[in-house]
Amino acid sequence: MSRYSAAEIEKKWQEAWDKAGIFRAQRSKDKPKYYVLEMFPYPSGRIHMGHVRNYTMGDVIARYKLSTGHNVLHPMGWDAFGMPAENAAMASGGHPKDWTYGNIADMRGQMKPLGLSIDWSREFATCDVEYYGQQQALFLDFLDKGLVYRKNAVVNWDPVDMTVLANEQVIDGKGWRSGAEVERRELTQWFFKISDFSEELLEALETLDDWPAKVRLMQENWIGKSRGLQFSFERTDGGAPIEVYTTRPDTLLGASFVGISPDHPLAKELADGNADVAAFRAECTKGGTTEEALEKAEKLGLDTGIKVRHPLNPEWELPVWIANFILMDYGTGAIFACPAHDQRDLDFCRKYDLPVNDTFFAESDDTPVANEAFVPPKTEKVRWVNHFTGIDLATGQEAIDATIEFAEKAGWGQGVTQFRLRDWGLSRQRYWGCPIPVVHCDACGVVPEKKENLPVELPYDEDGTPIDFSIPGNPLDRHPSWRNCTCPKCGADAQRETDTMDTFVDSSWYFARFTAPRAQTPTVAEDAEYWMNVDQYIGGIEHAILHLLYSRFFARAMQICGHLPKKAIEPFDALFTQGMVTHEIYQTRDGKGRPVYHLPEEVTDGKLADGTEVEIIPSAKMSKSKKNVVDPVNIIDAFGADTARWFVLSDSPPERDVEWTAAGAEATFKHLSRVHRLVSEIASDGTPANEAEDQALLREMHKAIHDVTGGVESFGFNAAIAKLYAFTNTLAKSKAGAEAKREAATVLAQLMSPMTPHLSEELWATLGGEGLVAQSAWPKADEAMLVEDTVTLPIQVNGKRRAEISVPKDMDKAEVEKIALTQDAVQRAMEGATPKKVIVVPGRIVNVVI
RNA sequence: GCCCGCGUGGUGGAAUGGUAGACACAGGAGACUUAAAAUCUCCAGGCCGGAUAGGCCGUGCCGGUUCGAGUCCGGCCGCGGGUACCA
Repeated sequence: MSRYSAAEIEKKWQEAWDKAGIFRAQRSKDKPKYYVLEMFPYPSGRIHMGHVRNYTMGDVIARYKLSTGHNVLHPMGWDAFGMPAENAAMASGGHPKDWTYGNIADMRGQMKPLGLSIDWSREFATCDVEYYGQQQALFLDFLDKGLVYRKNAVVNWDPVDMTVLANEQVIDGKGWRSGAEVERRELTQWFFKISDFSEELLEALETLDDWPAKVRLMQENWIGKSRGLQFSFERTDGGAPIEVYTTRPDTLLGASFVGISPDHPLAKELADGNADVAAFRAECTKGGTTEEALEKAEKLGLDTGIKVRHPLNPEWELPVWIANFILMDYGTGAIFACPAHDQRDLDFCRKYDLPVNDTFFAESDDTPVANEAFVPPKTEKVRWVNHFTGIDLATGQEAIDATIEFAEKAGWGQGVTQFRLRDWGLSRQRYWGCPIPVVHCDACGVVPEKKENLPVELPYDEDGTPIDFSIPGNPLDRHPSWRNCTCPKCGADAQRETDTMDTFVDSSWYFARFTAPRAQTPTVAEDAEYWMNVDQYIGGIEHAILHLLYSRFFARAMQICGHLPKKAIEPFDALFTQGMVTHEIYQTRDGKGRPVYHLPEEVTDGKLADGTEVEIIPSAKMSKSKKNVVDPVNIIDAFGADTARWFVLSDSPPERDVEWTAAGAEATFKHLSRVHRLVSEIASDGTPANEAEDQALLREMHKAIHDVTGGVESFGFNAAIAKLYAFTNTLAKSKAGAEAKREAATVLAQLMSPMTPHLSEELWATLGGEGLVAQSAWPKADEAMLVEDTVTLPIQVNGKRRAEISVPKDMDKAEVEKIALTQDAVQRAMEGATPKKVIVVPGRIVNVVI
């Protein structure tokens, strides 16, 4: 056999798989089904190492399941709507559609050589009109069931470009293109009623046993269930009472002022006749809409002059302030502030010289709060100054419960459960997305498009002229021939909704669509029933909250509308979150001081080709916008797909981030070449059998089966590969007879096949295996071969290793102890002392305590 | 700011609470070769030591639980992800 030529081998076996059609998924009752799915890619134009890592992991699972007798569904598609396509059109002309489909073709071309076991017949892109038309049908069904509604919400507004900006387009509070200070502005937008499902989405987290605990915890915190007290402050001027919600009613006696959001109805009302309030509200609209920006912004307040009465003491009057850190979206948009026990309130009160009233003290310290708030712990007893008994020892939780109970009995407040989770705003003022299928009619108002008129297709050009993306704003707004339509209800002249859907909508049901990708309805009952749920979902940890939560909501909403079976209420049975591939970021500045990024391949020794020094920003998630991406195609071209696949799985544990460095791929190639050579030699070997050597090799073989199987099943791909290295070394050095070696080599080919499918086919064929290794049955470890007769036990003295002994596996404790104590090194370490205790953990360790 | 992770040799990393550093990369020494490449063999956490004798130190920092902690708990520091319009 000639030397290892990846290019030749890979082409040959990919053709063989294609011809045999072994990755085509079809419903069948003969085998258990297995649906493995990796989060589909955004078609940026080039695949990167993160993709290779993600899809190789999925492929290992898919191929493993295939060889354990499963009917596997392993599809691939494209998350194809989104901003980058419009940005590209803005930057260099062209059309988002052409750019996107061009990128899909390029990326498919880069992915195919990886030899993934994908059923490409099911491929689709979310920007295919066949897909988004079905999404519009879903939207109409949701609307019908009351799962979608309209309300006002704030967006980032660029006052120069007169356009809405995504959070990513707001840099240091300024518009990315205009450089203008961004403002917050209200628009009427469409929302999904995900908050109706808060409780259920929270409770069902407990059923997701095969999800990472950290993801469940993040979702739990995101949904943010809290129990608190809702009550009203009476105004001294007789105006409408101010309703507040607090999770710490126990600190009510520490109240210092009542705060309302700048967007609170009262603040709006006051602004009408008061220039100061109006100016303050305007000041509060500065900056972007992200929670991070709001939380980190300087805390600003304005005294309205209004006073309210404390509910526990009507004589006690508190001022009402407007404060920029109070969100209208959470609770009632109004709070009472307790500076002594909340750091943010304390900072605010110190700044504006408002009183600080202590109402909790640590048990052994009654110093009043100075510059650091004392947050009463919920589970530890502290001294509580309260309205009922004066001073009491109570935990924070007891104090909260007692106050709620008191307020309810007295009738001035009630316990209320609140969620942090907000409804999902899906409106985007952009072109490249799924049009929201509704029409605005002067007579009928907002009217859903009729299903028979779907799809509402995006216009490609404007009466023959390609759409111009160089002007800021949504091109659909200035496209009269698309926008003008007739009302589906009354037939009068009307206008289409020009907002498109958030791209998260597209990715919230694609997993269901894969079960019947060409259907004339969103899903087909038999296919969804057969293939759902996704047995193993794999993707980046960066999707821990939004995408996964939205998908969980969609599964419920689709079920309500009859598009998914009941069992699919949680669509992903098992989730694995892979770490990200990170890389340093190389940055320079343009004339206006704005950052300009450079690809790693453009940078040598910290300098660009023209000698300009670049600023090196520490490793972060590879992203196209930061240009810190490495192209895997180079590795595939140089060494082949199997090398890229093996390399990307070895070394790093899959859940951890890996920093990409170029070195190392060549070493992987050398190893695979070595396996290739070794197997060729074994295939033509004629060494006679040797009982002891054969047994030793086969014993190692069964250990390898055991360890590699365990590794593949538990996403320990790096550990599985380490074992394969070790087993290869054992096989190479073995003096066993040819027959045993061939058996071991055949198993090696099988164990490697999920990672290096092409090479494994070649080895399998060389060794005379029948059919394809991809279709061979996964080897089983013989338990009896895994047990060792003797074990090596380390002997510790006071926890320090001093000696080791080799003893029969099941020697009794007393005997082990006796042998351990007679060891020279142990005697020396004991320095003549008598052991107080000897701990013998059978098969593990001996610890002598003196 | 808040929520969630992560931190182990020169490097990637291994280690059900039980011998820290498996496996590999880079490195060093050697064999083969006219030579190189390729391949093969051996060495390798740090410090003391001639040592493959023995000893001390060592898993970001400080403390705790335990016979025993990289692993569990508390508090810090650093880095990363998310933060609702990047996908």
